[in-house]
Amino acid sequence: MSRGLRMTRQRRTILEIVETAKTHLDASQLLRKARKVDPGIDRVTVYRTLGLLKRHGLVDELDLMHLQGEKHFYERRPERDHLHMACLRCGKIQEFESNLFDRLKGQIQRECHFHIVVSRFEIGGYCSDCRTPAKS
Amino acid sequence: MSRGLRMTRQRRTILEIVETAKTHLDASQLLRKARKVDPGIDRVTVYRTLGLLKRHGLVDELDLMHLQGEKHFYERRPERDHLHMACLRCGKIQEFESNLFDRLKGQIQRECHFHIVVSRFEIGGYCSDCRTPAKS
DNA sequence: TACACTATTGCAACCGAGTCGCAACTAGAT
DNA sequence: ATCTAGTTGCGACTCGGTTGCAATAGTGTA
Repeated sequence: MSRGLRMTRQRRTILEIVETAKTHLDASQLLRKARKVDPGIDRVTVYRTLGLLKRHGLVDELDLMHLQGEKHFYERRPERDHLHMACLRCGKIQEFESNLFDRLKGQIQRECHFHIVVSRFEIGGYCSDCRTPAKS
Repeated sequence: MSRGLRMTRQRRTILEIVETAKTHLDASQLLRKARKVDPGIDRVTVYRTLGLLKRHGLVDELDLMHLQGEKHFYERRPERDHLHMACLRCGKIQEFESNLFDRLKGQIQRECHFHIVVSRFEIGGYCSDCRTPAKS
């Protein structure tokens, strides 16, 4: 982070929290955690910093199938891309890496001449524990 | 649509619009089109009907990488699933079907014992016309 | 180490998508 | 023709996120 960008106390705090988070955090969870370290920090700073980190490819934004309202979740961008499965019954989130996934993205770049910057593959359904087609 | 559900004038209008739409519509575009046919129709009816159609698997909800705010877009659920590519420069949306995509979903169902109900694969990047990595 | 310049912050007001409670209306079965 | 539960429209509301702006604070320079 250079070139006119400043590493402020607030940014350090937010980045640290996202990098070390064990689950997918939304903006308000992130704000709460950040305030434990730096009580004066404001919502807008969290949103602005997340925007910055997104634009620079350091974190990815997830919807997780909007299981819990319209909030967004964040995770540090992983070395190898993965997809997310969200259980519609218990809400559990699983991640999955796959060669087919990597190959599919390769196919898109080649056949569609599309330069992929960010991708999001999210699946809603029933996990192995909750599996039962179930009515709506 | 039976089992306690009623086919009302409003629902017929909304369904008709989604089914015949040539592009991905968001809720307010849909409302505007619906009002040309049935001027008294209300926003909430559109939202409630979209929720119904989603729950019954007749339409799919898309985010299209939140290129244009936080709105959602809708399309009738296709016979064969496809993914969406959104150009970060010109905003064009392309769709793509692929065996690898189908196989990937098959792999997930088998290996993760996850029953897929709905899936969304969206990609942001630069289309063949706009291709140039470009700065943020 | 002090200075200056400008990026960044915090506040408050705002925005837009979507939801809720409720009385009035109506599709569809009897 | 009647009944009634599903549905609509209205208004108020929620909530995630953004904007304008004055005050604050990193960081390069001397």
